[in-house]
Amino acid sequence: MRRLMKHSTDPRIAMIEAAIRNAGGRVTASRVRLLDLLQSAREPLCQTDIENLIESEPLPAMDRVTIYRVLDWLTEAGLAHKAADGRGVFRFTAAKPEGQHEQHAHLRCTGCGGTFCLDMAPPPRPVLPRGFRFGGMALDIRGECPRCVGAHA
Amino acid sequence: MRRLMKHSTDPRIAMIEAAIRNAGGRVTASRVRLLDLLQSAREPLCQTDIENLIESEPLPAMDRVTIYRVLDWLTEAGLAHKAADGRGVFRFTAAKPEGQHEQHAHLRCTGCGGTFCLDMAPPPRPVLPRGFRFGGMALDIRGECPRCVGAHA
DNA sequence: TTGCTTATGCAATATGGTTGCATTAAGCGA
DNA sequence: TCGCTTAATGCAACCATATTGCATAAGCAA
Repeated sequence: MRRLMKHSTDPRIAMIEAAIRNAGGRVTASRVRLLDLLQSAREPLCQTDIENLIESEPLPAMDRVTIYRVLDWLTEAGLAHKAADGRGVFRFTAAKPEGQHEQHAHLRCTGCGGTFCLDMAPPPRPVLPRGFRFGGMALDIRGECPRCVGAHA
Repeated sequence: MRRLMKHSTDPRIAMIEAAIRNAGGRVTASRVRLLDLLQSAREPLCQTDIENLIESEPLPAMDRVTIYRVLDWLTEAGLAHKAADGRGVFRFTAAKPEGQHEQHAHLRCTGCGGTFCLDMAPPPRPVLPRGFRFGGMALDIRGECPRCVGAHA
């Protein structure tokens, strides 16, 4: 008997499946799992973070390359965002449902490398020189988190 | 006969030498050369860019690792800034003389990967949550440059 | 000029990102 | 439900960039 990838009963997962299908891709366990992971994450995750998380789960393992390609696909499909952090590694975040262009600021701690999301009014959309097309923006703020400030006090 | 590293007569180079000495480091040909290079550059350079530039000059070659370490030292000493670009590679810029925190915006083209400096009023300095220390900020804007916009029209 | 200490070159390694190819499975139509 | 087509996955390389260890060379203070 062959098992077919059918719709989940969990509404949260069903949403994810719909999003993937809607993006024109096949609904696979890997994609659902990773998008779910990204949506549940509190902060942007890099591939290594994700590998570790996957490995720590009781579910079947996933190959490095598969994770890489799924992340790539999610990004391409607009379901996730990919951006290099201050350390030069790519971090991924789940895309917000709609419109909400990720116009919020991140503070990156120069001490521990951690990323913190700030609640602040997004800067106004810039006026670009003629010919340029706007794609999105991110305000990157450097500084130190309370823990690191305290560490070398 | 041993040659001593003496002061340059070129005022530009003399300034660089002074800055290095002032930062508590030894004045070496490598450091002077790289800082000079960064100061003359119109845009942030990555290590590979720098290696190529160095190689194309008639002056003696420099080892990759030396370049790496000099850049590292310049950054540490506050004479240069290091930041990861959208592709995840580190790019270096000469630090501005004083105070002028690099509060200007960059547009990174998602097509060709090029970086363009924008002339726009820097966003106001953010109010950070209690305990955080502000270190600097950069507004990163994504989009496409005229050439790339035209390419897939 | 000497000698202590820092900086450099060379070799090697680590880490993250990427591609090619054979195999597996999603999902469509019968 | 079955078979088929095509997309997705796993595995094994490979590449680029970043980084470290150690012996040698060079800055510069005495």
